[in-house]
Amino acid sequence: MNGSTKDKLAWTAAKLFQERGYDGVGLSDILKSARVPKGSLYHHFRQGKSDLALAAAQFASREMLRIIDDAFLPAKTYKDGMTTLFFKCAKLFDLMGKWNGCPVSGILLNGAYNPMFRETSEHIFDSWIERVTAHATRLGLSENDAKERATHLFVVLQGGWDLARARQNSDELRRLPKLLSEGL
Amino acid sequence: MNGSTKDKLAWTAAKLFQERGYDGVGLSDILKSARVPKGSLYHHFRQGKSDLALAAAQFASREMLRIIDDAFLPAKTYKDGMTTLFFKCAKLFDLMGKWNGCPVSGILLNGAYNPMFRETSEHIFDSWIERVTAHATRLGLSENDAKERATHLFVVLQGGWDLARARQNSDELRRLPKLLSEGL
Amino acid sequence: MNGSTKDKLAWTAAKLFQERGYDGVGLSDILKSARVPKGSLYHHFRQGKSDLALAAAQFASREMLRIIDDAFLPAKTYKDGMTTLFFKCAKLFDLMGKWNGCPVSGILLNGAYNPMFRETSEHIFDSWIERVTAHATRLGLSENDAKERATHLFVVLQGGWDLARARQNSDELRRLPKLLSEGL
Amino acid sequence: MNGSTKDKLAWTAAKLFQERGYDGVGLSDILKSARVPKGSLYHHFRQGKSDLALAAAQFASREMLRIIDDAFLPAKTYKDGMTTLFFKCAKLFDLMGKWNGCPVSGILLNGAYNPMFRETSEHIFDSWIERVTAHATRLGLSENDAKERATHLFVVLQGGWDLARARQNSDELRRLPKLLSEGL
DNA sequence: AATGAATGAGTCTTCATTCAT
DNA sequence: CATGAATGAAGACTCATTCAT
Repeated sequence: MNGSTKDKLAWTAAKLFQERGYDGVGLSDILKSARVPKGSLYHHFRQGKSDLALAAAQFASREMLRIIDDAFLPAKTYKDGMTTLFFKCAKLFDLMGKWNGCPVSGILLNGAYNPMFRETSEHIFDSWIERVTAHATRLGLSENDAKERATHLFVVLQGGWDLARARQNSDELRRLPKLLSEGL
Repeated sequence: MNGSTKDKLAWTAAKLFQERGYDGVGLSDILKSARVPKGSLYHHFRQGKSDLALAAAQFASREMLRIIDDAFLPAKTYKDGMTTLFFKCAKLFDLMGKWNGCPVSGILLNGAYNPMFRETSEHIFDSWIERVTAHATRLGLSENDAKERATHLFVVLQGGWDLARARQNSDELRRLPKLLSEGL
Repeated sequence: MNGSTKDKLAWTAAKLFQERGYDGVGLSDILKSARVPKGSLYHHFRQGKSDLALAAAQFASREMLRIIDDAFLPAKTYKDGMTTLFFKCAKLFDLMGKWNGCPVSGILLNGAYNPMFRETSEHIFDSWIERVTAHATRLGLSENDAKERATHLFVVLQGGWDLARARQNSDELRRLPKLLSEGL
Repeated sequence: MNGSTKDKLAWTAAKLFQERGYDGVGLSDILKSARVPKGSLYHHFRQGKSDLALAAAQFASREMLRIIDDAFLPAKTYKDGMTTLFFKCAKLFDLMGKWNGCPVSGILLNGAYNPMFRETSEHIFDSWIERVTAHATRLGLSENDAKERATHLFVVLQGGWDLARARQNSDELRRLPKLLSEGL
């Protein structure tokens, strides 16, 4: 089936790009890892590697949106949802191998001086912030407050992930909700 | 002069790695940009690209430590120093080209599954956090508080830089001190 | 056609390795001589030069087995076959250029501290000795005698070729059958 | 002392060339193994690698002549001397590492399409054969017989060494005297 | 006499992509 | 749709040699 092959490629690419970055992964690595023959790629992604990278980033983004929802939907307060999100990410960090960074950064920012990559990363990051904003509003925060907190959450999650990666220790991520909710 | 060639290579490499990541930059790019002939590199960096990357990261780290000092030394309070630091980074972001990310992440985390890279990035990040901690202590914070705030500063700066990069807008960085000092 | 390109590479490589040894021949020499573009090689020989060398050695070995058969099949006695073989080799030496050595030695023994190379050369040499042994048996020698003579033939041919190469004179090879059949 | 450094280089080069051939050994390998600084080489061997190779071959040749003398001087008959020589070579083979081939072939024949190399190898091989011839004459053989046997000895030793190398087993060398003295 | 920095052509290999089937 | 062969530019790295000190 077509969709299956295409999805498998995007999913595999996302996983590998996350570990080693856009330029650190060769098409042959992806093909081998996905067990897809060489010639197939260009049927599904006509522009080749860049198309695949965009698809992989969208794939990872959908995953992230799902995680955000899973964290916030059952939450009674913003603080609860936010905390759960960090713990979920920490768990993900441990499961996925401690070399992994933010998939979108790894795919779209690191690697390739490509305007479309940058724009897409901006849209994706905004969609994450908007999703958190929506949950925050739903949980009672004012629109301005919600947006500010969502942005901050994004920033801290992103930076915390880097530190966790450098230290190979997801505890960094688990410590951040406390700081976020109490301020400095 | 020897030091000159070696330093020029490290400096050039740092600049390019910051823009396009470790794997995104070829040795030939660095050599061309530094106007150094091909064979010279391996005199100064016997292990080649990886050695050069470590030197480049150390180079960038010293620069960062200098910026931290420049921000905190004249400051009367921790809040002042922290705010200045973010503004300095925002200015740097504008000057250096908006494609630039954290040099150490770009060099040592993105790119190459290399244990020594990871360890070095950890040490470098720790040295930044320690330097900020020292300034915070000097400015009157308790040791525990100082360390916590320094870590948070690092995390927010790192994440903020990513967002700024995605948005191609350094204002993100300038907005963060307010959030940091007031809490959420 | 696939087989054509692959065979052309193996054949060309065998020829060049024979003249200048494994390490003395660059891939670019082979590619240029075979008029095959650079990227093609790794389709046919995924491990690159070492794979190509193994294929070239096997190629040369098949050629040698054919020469052995050509010499012994029409022979009435072992001595006749052996003598014909040395004369055929002398002729080959003259035809192929007097710089040529034993292809298998030049490819697999000289060059590269590679266990698989050594093992392959052993198997190949054994296959030559076995083939001569079979002919000798067929021509009436006892099994033990046949094997001993075949080994000696191999040794003398190998050493004689070296001397011929040093002297640039195939007569050395033509003198050896007399010595071999009469003893010392 | 000058001679010491020069000899050390020649000796080290001979050892390495014997294992991996002229083209298989880099100048840096030799320099590192001999613990001689890079710039020194061209004082002692003005033409660089080729000069060094010639010196290394002469060095190895003198060693071989010494071994021939050691084998034949105490011998009562040609057969005794010849047998001792093969056993000495077998022992040498075991001591030096089973990857080693004939030093002169490895240096001067394999490697470099160089007329002077070829000529030198011819002279060296001739000098070995002449030395054996002299011993044979001294031990009572006629001049013609002596020369023929010496040549045959050379050929069988050379070929036997190759087989021993392929099989990683010096017994091949120890079996040859019997074949040589009894004929086939 | 001795040295280590400098050099650029050379090494083998992998890259992303196109093409004919 | 699917495929594996073909492609040559680019990848990192090593080479033997020269030169100023």
